[in-house]
Amino acid sequence: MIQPIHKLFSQLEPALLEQIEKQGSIKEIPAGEILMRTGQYVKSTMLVLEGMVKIFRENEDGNEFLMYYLQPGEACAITMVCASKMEASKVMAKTMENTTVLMLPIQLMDEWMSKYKSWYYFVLETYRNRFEELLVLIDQVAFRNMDERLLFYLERHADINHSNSIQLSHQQIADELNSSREVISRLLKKMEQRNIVSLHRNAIELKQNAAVK
Amino acid sequence: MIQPIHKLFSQLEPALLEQIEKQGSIKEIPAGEILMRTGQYVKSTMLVLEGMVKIFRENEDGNEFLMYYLQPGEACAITMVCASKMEASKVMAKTMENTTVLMLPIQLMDEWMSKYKSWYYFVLETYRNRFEELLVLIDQVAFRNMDERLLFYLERHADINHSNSIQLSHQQIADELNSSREVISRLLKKMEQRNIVSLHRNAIELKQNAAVK
DNA sequence: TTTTCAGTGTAACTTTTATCACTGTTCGTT
DNA sequence: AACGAACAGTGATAAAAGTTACACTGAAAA
Repeated sequence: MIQPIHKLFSQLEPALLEQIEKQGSIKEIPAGEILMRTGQYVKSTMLVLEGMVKIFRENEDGNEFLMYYLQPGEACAITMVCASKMEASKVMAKTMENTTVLMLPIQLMDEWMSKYKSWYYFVLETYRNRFEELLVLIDQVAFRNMDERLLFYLERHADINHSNSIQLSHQQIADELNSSREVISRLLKKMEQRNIVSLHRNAIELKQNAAVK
Repeated sequence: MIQPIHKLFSQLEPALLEQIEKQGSIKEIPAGEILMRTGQYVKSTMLVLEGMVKIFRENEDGNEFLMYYLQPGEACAITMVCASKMEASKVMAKTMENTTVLMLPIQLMDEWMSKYKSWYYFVLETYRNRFEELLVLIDQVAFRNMDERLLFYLERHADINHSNSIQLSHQQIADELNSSREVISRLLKKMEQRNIVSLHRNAIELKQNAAVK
């Protein structure tokens, strides 16, 4: 069940939480839907209340590249950046499960920055945390081969979902790593031979190695 | 000659500029020196007054990967993130030319956030601008082959230095793109044949195509 | 039950990138 | 002038990744 806002965002001061409850609009999005497109004009930022959101970078050919996950209690730094600059969204956001988000109009965001200290701390923390995630992502694509990137992807997925069973098709994984299905299938087979995973239809079991930190 | 601080950072309010002049310490670093190492404890942030700084991400094998440039009037978002979290630096910074920076202790940074509105706007803008640069960088490594990445690298270098003449060895370019000298040499030869560049010892001339926006 | 189809396995081949080896050139120093 | 060091060019080969093609399987739909 959905957690109350003051539990999810306990770092925010009561007066602000009250404002959020009053001014924010709740939106429920079914699993697998796009809730923000690249190029779409960003009029509001969102706080995730329940479910899970994936943030992607897209190229002109429609390929998508997974950047990071948004969990309950988190906000998306990149859409905040876009919103504050009154720009079109530079990323695409898709729900993984049925998801509830709270939408906040940008003018409120700005107003609250000076009004509520806990809000500006929250925004700064959001920026900082996403920065660190992007650094790790850049390491992956700059320094790692696909086999290592695949393992990183699987471990992150398992970590986020608190489960060593990864319910994704090889095609989905290939898309999010910007690779191809055959490559992922082959690498997974090798990982199975090395006893890192076991493979099933629509599911990959990550065996207890370095998984789920 | 070095520009006065109030010219370089004209968006900052006079009272803050006064504080910066009083509390900041000027540091001059010769060309080609490392002014911040990965893992080094970050006790201060820096504003670039003169010269040029490159920010790199490093891996455990000592390979370096160019993230972005810092020009006069700019600050490094990532060292700000590290500093504010009291963490070791996650990046390495190297001067390209003789460079003058102004060092500001972290406690001042924090204090000024609430005291000077123009400071917090500056910090937020710094975060936002670097975010956008990282997105472009991720596009490059996620979606592009080395030939396109090389052209992007050369154009960015030309742009930053306001010159179509790029004074770098193939080895240096290879290092910063995390590739190898032979690959870069071959790709450059192809680009020369396609009349995109002309090659000289220690210099690459970018011909007038899409270069220097 | 049969059909259909998404998901998977895998061989063959190509392209891209990396590595190794060697050559030649330029430039500064002795 | 001779030497050495850094820089550049290039062929051969290998490794990594992408592409094409096709076969098989299991689960759901008809």
